Amino acid sequence: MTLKLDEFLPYRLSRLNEAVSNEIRPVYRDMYGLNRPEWRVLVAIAEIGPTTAKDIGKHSAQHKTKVSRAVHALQKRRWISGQVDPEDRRSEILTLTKMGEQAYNSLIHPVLKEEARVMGLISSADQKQLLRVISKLEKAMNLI
Amino acid sequence: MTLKLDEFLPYRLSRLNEAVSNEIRPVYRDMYGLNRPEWRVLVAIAEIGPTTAKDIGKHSAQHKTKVSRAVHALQKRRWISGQVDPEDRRSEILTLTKMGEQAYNSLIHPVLKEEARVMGLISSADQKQLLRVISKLEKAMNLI
DNA sequence: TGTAATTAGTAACATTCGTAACTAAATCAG
DNA sequence: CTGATTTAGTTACGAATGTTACTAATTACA
Repeated sequence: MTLKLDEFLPYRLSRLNEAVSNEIRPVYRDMYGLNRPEWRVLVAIAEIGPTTAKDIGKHSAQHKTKVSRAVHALQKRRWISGQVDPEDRRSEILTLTKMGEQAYNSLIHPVLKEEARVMGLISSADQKQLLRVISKLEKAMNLI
Repeated sequence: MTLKLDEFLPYRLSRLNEAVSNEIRPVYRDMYGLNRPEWRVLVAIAEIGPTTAKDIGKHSAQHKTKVSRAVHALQKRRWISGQVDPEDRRSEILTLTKMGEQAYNSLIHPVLKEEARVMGLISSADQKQLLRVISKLEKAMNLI
């Protein structure tokens, strides 16, 4: 009796994630020395706009201490700036600075190119299906 | 200009993986105090049969140092045993012991139950599509 | 109200991790 | 063959991580 591994989603997901992530990481690491949490926080802010550490953590499914450290690292680079949230003075609303935007803009093209190369390994219909089903599962799990 | 995050696979994959893995982890952690690499090495051996650290690493997309440590931890528990590979004396062929099999068998039912609960959040057709497309991408990336 | 419980974020600590360097065995090139 | 290169696996070490405990602010509720 086994798990029937090829039908066992968690293992498959973990493996694919690791492999895909390994293709993308060199881009932001070699260009700016960013690590994965920093890159993901940068993406989250750029994507969802000014927001708090809490929401970044929820959006990117990263532990709050990971987010906290990544936010500090990005603030030290002056890529993001924070202003106390008047609605909840424990939080800061985090925003990309001009520098942060520039860095982000310089990153997305090579990153998207790498992603296109990987995704290009399967058909366009398969790509769409993959994203569609992931969306469904994420919605069902309250991630989005 | 942004990545159009909902179409950016690496981010989506990472998020979903983290979330799914968080649902499964309590099972093997609470039952036996296993960590993720140990659990994944155990699964890999149970699934593909007696094999070497190298192949476990390839199969589970885990770094060789991670595999090395997980293998040693499982050997210390006497869940796996190793015998020098006569074809390549740098490697050991790793096998589940009786104890390892028993532990594995006691784990798969609750693990599969958890997985079924998560996967049950989407339709059966969607589940199949998800696994099918992941397989395609993994094949194209030479993971399997 | 005011007190208790919860929540956002930080910090300290021990654990885990990946990089780089290493050993020993296998393979390659001439 | 034999020296050079590659490969499987381990180890040492610095960096990254999660757990736990903490502070300060917010919310729940009696």
